Amino acid sequence: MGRSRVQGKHAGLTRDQVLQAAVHLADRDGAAALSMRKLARELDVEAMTLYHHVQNKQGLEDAIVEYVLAESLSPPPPPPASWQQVVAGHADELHRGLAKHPGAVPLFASRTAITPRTLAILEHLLRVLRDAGFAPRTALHLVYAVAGAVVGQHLAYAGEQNQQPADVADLAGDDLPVLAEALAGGPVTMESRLEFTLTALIAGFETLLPGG
Amino acid sequence: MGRSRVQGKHAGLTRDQVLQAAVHLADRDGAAALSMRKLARELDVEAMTLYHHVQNKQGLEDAIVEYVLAESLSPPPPPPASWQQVVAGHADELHRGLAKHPGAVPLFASRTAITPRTLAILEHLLRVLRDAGFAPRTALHLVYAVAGAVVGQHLAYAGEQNQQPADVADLAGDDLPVLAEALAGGPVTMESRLEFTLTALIAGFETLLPGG
DNA sequence: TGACCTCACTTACGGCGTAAGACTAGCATC
DNA sequence: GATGCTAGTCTTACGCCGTAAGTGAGGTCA
Repeated sequence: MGRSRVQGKHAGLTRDQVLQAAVHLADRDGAAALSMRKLARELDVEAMTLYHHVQNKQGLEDAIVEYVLAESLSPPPPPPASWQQVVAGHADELHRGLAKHPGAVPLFASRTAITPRTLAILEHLLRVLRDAGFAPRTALHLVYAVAGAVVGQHLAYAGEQNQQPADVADLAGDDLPVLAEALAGGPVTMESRLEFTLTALIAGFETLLPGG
Repeated sequence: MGRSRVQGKHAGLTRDQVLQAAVHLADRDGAAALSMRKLARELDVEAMTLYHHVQNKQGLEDAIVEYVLAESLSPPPPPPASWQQVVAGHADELHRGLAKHPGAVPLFASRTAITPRTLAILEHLLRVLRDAGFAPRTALHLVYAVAGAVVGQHLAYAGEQNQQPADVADLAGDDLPVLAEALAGGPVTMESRLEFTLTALIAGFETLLPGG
């Protein structure tokens, strides 16, 4: 009694509102700080209410991952393009989606989103790669490698942000001359790391092509 | 009162015992199931006692990561070898270490171990790569890419294990013919994925060499 | 002897996820 | 209108969690 809200019993909370608020909360405070109670408070509702829109907390986290992916990955291939461009474009979409919701990144570490939508996108990528000459299984490996690299770099970057800013460059000092030299040009950004990794991966894939 | 243990006040618990038990617990029940209280119970001790040997829970997790790395990574380069062999060997050590403690894998997602030991190993790798013709910064990118790939594949694999065994191969059916074909040869193992990724990465690095 | 240090224990607080169940509004049916 | 059903919400409660704060027993050394 005495809630500030309308207290009408059917407030008309929808699953979409719940998801949107959850993504927002994760973006703001990080995935680790996401709790059912806090999310409910945000929506001016009791915690247990959320369980009508979401199976449990893991279900909520799954839904966040799907939400972020759905927001980022575009299903159709617009113009004819080289497989390199298609793969790089896919990686870039994924990268941008994660960059948009950095708080949700840890959720990607422990789950694989298997939805009709993601499967359709996967199938499309596989088709492009097969048409380019890759065996289907090799193509699957390739897609996994690219997705893993993108998520992995984001994860690593997020982890570093949470760490003491004890500048590694200082530690490097005289004992670690090559490391010091490598860091001389300023800290390594995630973007540059990701770009390097993807460039190397794609170049490596080219050498694996039967005719290459 | 009335504990079953000796109840002598100084039981002689050491940090090493704590760490070993923590790694064991993580291996058995997974990192998510690791709690100060459970760990204390395992050691027949009260939870707060652990705080004499470890700063807090995050400190414990950091220590586990260091422990696993220290157990796995060998610092010296034994015989002269190609940079490709050195890099592949390093990746293999890391892979084996993670495979030995799968429960600890999630802890690697959110932190970068910066210890004198790991820095020394990093320096060594950078030196080998620089001597092979890579610019120091490129070499650093390269090491990050490899480490990220190994940890990423383990993470992805661990995530899949926790998921419904809804056989993707079944879902693939007729709508996703290329995916079905890719999965026809049985499920993709982590080993094969990792090997593929590393092969591609190293092949890609070769193309980035000034003289290559 | 007594001061001090180290290690372990006790108690307590505020959080968490969620099982079980009670209440209520709206709707379909008679 | 009365009845009963359903779905959305709230209440209560349980057993976890990390850890701050305080207590006290043994050992060490002046």
